[in-house]
Amino acid sequence: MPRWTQKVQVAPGAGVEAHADGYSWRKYGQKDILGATYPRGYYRCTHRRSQGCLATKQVQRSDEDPTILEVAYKGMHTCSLGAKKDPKTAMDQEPNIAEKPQQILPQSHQSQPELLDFQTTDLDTKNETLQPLNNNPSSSSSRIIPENDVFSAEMMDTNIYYPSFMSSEPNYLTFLPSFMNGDYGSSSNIVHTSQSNAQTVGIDYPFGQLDLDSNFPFDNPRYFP
DNA sequence: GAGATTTGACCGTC
DNA sequence: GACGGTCAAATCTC
Repeated sequence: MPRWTQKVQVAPGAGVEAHADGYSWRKYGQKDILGATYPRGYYRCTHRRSQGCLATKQVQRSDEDPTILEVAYKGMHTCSLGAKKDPKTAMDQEPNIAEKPQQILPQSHQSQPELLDFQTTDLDTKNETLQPLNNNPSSSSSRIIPENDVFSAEMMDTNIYYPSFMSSEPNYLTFLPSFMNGDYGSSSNIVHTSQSNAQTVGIDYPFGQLDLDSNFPFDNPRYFP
């Protein structure tokens, strides 16, 4: 099943639960994965029973860097939390897309365009690793929103939003749940987000923000050639 | 007592 | 048969 993955940096020693992304998750399993040092945790939306929300995620600590959590989202939120249309309340959620991310960027970040410089080092993998081009310590915490890249003008025009990685280019998205929540001091920081299967984008869009029934451009050849 | 977590068992796929 | 994903009973926490 195609899915979306994120790499989230947490404080050393913090548990995988440190990856609080704004949704309520219930752990339903844990497995030791072959070749992996750390077990993989399986989570589903708390509202699965009450609202039939089918969103799930898998959280696994990186072998290379235990402070990195690799979070794979599967399915999308159909619960009231994930499907909220109110942009004001939606901003309190994560990883839902902010409507106008540049408006929530603190001045300190808007004035640091250099932090938006990323390069993809392994585009051939489904979970490519991104490296900041600079060694600015502040960039390691990835409090970055590439405002010119996260949303396209096309989506803005239609009042629906998609990150640039939904385009045909193997781009990348960096956004922060805690950042969007205004919690700039959170220990949980997304350092990378990638998409494992561009062909099925939308079906497994994890953020629960798009109204697939009425707004998502299924007939747009850009996404479904 | 309700809801969340743990963990062994079960199932599907390769 | 190995492995990954899910189930469900037992246990824990508030």
